[in-house]
Amino acid sequence: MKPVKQRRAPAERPQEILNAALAQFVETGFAGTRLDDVARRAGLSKAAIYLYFDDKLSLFQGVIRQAITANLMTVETMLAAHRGPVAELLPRILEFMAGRIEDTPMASIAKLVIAESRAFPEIGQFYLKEVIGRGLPLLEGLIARGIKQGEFRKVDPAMTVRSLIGAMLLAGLWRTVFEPIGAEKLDVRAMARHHADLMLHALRPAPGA
Amino acid sequence: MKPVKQRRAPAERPQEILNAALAQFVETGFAGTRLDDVARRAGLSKAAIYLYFDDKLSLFQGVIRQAITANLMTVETMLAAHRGPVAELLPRILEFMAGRIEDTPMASIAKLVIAESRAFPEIGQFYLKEVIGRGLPLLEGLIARGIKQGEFRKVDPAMTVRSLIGAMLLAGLWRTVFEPIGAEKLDVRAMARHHADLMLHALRPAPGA
DNA sequence: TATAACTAACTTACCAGTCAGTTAGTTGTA
DNA sequence: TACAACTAACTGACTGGTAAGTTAGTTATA
Repeated sequence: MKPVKQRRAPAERPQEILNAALAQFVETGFAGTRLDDVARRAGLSKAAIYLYFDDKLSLFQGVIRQAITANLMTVETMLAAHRGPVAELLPRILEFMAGRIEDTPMASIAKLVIAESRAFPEIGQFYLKEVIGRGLPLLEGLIARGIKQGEFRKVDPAMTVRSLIGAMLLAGLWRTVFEPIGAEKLDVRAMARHHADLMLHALRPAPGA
Repeated sequence: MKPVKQRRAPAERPQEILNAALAQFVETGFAGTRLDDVARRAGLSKAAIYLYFDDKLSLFQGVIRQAITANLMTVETMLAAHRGPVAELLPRILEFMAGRIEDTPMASIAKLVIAESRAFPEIGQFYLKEVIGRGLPLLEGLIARGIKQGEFRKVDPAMTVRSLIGAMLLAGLWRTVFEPIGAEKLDVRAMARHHADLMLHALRPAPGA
């Protein structure tokens, strides 16, 4: 007697496959991921994947695309909403990022992009355009505003943003690259707070100004 | 009439293979690298590689091992030698790193490690132990010294070092990941200088202290 | 000529992508 | 309501290409 196979809603199939693929790509990278594994994770056969995606690369692009766009709008609205002093917003942004790093696969996605963008430039270009190209100007504007409002001393906003982001990049890579292979745990939120403190001190106008 | 093949000194063969492999791994990653390509680059047949290395992974490890150890002792002696104020040394260290990022494959190696350490934990662990495990304490000691000498305010040295390094990590990844796919050039040395300026301001003792 | 250095050609394993066939469920008709 | 005709969703088994690793034999030099 065969078990009755309950057919699931096919509308959810692409999403189920994307979820399974995200998990697998994060674990084993692009080349190391077998579509059979993705299929097993999603509770399907490999052939079924090809009903929803053209090929392995399309699936990969779908995974990246979705993971990126999911994380994006939140920051933008967050910044747009705030009107008070920039010095208050900066720590909040860093803490927000820390939360994303600790609680979502954002950092794993970034790692994946870093790892595979040489082989698949479209992936890297997409990330460059959609994440970096949108995020950096936003933060640069924020720094510039702080300078104009007299909260910060005169610094190069573009460079400053990179100093701001660098620490969080390091935190994200620490979590996804080194912790899984035995490195001691890094408290990302604590680091975000500490980094915010450093940055605010770094940007304080000169005492004699 | 065949051209006379002048046989080269076999003692140099492992190094030649390592060089060829480094170039190839940097270009195409671990999985994407064919030993036939490495062989052609080194002016040999694939089979000859197996006379000097056990397998592809050993070769990869050899490449990483060599590239890492080459870059390490310099920093250590540099720090050990210096006895003056830490505030002078900090910018020099960042500039040194910037030089390495711009002029050596160090950043590409780091990228490779990031990309492949999930699949080959030994690689990541080696890097963790030999580079991070030696570099971080060195820098932490430096910050701690600056605090003790009254040059810096009281901050957590471990966290501070991560803020210090983060920006250079970002710079290195920018160069190796995003510039090759069309991102605008980043002046790593200028960024090192700017970051040093920020960090020194961030560490300045409170005005009323 | 002995042997170290080397190679061409091969074997093996793997996996993306395909396809003929199956099963679960729906629709049309009486 | 019954059941035949149909379709969407899916699968197992296969193919073709690729590349790691091996081996039997060749070439250069002491």
